[in-house]
Amino acid sequence: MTENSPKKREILQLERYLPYRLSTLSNRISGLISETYSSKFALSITEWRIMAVLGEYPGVSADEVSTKTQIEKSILSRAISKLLGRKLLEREFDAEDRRRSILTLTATGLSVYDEVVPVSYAYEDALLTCFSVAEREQFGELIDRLYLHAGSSFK
Amino acid sequence: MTENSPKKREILQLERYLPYRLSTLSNRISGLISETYSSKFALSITEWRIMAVLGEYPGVSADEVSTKTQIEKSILSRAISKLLGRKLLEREFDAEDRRRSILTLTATGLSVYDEVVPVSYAYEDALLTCFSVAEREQFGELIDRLYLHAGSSFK
DNA sequence: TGAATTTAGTTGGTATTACAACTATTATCT
DNA sequence: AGATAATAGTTGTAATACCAACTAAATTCA
Repeated sequence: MTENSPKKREILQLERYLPYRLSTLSNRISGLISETYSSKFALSITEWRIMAVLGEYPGVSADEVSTKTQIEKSILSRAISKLLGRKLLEREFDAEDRRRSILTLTATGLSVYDEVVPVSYAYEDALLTCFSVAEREQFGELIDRLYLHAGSSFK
Repeated sequence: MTENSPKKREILQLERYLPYRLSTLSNRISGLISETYSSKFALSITEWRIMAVLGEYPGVSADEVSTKTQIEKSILSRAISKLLGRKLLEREFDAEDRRRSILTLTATGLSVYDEVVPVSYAYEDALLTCFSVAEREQFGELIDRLYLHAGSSFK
């Protein structure tokens, strides 16, 4: 008697597949918070990330923002234009190296920043209530390790 | 003596912020594997996810694929058209309910599927080499819990 | 010095994505 | 049955993203 499908097919269980689960998790989390950024502050995630970097490191260049945030430079350029137009950011150019931009939050930008920061932290806290303190630490450690591992061994 | 900035500004450390870290981790991981899907099989992640669902659940409708994968229905519709055009998928419509599509992988689709599945698993394994067996399990558990928590409490 | 290379940032074209309006079919309600 | 609502899928459009080409400035090196 002849067997119809002699090779057993190997099945991929998408819902158990780690890259997929990470992606849907990240999308869900980003989607939730980006709704708040957008509706309350008229900021996209990208725009907020730029502002966050400038809040932490005033005076950095667009290029430094790009390396810190992984935002691609053309996206960054347009986002910065938009934020400049809204007067949330200010830009000078370095006198020593006139290619290099020097970005800072304006007073308005800072006041928006001061509003967004607590909202961001509150959201993070709310997320993490499903973990114990030890689990939070463990989770953070595992994420960081995986991030480094994915960056080093694969490219 | 008057203090210049009476309120201490609360700073957000982006690189320590969990939603951000998850997002960059997921982007890095997806980016790496999507390059392989694209270069070796001419598939986008979205297209591959659709095929993966059909490999696991032959005969489901587009709508079911959408709920399983979180792929938005218009994106799904166009991706399915493309896959139909490449004859990786076949589509019928349910005789009982003629709105409902019935999607299956063609023989060609299955042969592609059989090639991609081991590559996907190999990639996942390579990623997880930075974890012990116990850590893998723990990580998976934490991810799932966080996913459910983010879905239930926040929307 | 000055030609070639590198770096910072901008711009253009194209592909993806998200959202909303639309069509066709089925289910519900009176 | 007939009107109304719900569901499956498609299409239009606008926002966003990615990639590559480009400009301007600075650096390297011969």
